[in-house]
Amino acid sequence: MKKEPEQDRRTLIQARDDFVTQWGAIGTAWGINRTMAQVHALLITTAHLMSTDEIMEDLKISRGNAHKNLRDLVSWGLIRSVVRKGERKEYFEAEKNVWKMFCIIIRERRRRELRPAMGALQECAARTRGLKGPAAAAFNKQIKDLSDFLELADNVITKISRSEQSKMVPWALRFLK
Amino acid sequence: MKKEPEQDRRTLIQARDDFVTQWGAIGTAWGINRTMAQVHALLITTAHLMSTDEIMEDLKISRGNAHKNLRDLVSWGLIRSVVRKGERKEYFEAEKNVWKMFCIIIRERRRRELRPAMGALQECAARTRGLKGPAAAAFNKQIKDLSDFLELADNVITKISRSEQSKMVPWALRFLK
DNA sequence: GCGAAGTTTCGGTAATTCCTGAAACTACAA
DNA sequence: TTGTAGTTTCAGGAATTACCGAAACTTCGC
Repeated sequence: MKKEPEQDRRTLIQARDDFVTQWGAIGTAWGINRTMAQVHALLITTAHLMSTDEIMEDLKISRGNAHKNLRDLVSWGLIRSVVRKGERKEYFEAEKNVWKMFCIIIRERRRRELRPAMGALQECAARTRGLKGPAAAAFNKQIKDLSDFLELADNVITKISRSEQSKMVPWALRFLK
Repeated sequence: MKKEPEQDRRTLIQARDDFVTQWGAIGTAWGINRTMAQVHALLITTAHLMSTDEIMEDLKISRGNAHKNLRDLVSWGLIRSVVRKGERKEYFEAEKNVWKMFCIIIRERRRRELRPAMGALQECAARTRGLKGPAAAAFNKQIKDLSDFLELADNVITKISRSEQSKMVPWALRFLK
């Protein structure tokens, strides 16, 4: 196998490092823990499986921190843990397909953020249904509008997250025309 | 004007209070400052204009806090400040139409979160374009995939946020079938 | 059982974000 | 110009969230 030029190798390492940093910053802006985003960035740009120790080393973070964020990523379904035959060490690999990543993220956010909000709103709407007076009617309508909208959004997200990339992407392109 | 029964009035006040609290919690889950979400909740469920003092009073928060969050909401475009003729006090009112609220939010998040991310990714892709070796090629492709996807999402969001509710909602309903 | 390799938990601390209260500032009317 | 009603800024404290490091725990081979 031909060795790639030293110069390119260094540029690549540098670029990947920058990507990890950037993705961390982006995550922060999106309300995601910086370390979690960085671990994710690391894993989606690495061909080989990575162990906890390797990740700690690369990002210069503690074992506890690495552990927690790896668990969180697993619970989101964005990475998987793999055990190689005959080895006790745990390794990790990321889902790299961007469409799948997207589906996982919207599905999880729906479950964790949208559904609880819908529940709260519905309860609130129920409690004020049938109250007399214009103020009550206006309040109830506003809550119901919100609630209905979230329900519609919920259904759309569910449908999208179950669709195939091969259907949705061309479809989106058509939509844009 | 017929006075609504006392009982109903109390239920309404209670429900609105709960809604404000809930919306604050929901906001927190969505990475939004609790107070900001509460102020917003208050304003979308109030018929009349509200002054800073009234908001401070209702939410039991300091002037500085009320001020900052009102400014932030204005900068998002989710509320407007209104000055009544002949009065120096500033009043606030919220955009109450749910579809418009939604459009404002996605448009702003696009501007504040999506675009910077796209910029960072594009730069990263540009720096590794043309590097030799399989590792570099894989890295570049992964970044490009991400970047392309965000671009598509960006365009879709832009298009949606410019659409009329009367077109998009029926359209969404059809999509769900 | 014992030791080695690895994973998980957790108390304390650091960093960040949010909030208060008061002072500074602005605009206007008398 | 001075007083009044209102808005804005900001230093410091409170609350929350993230992180480290080490100890406790688990698993497995010998």
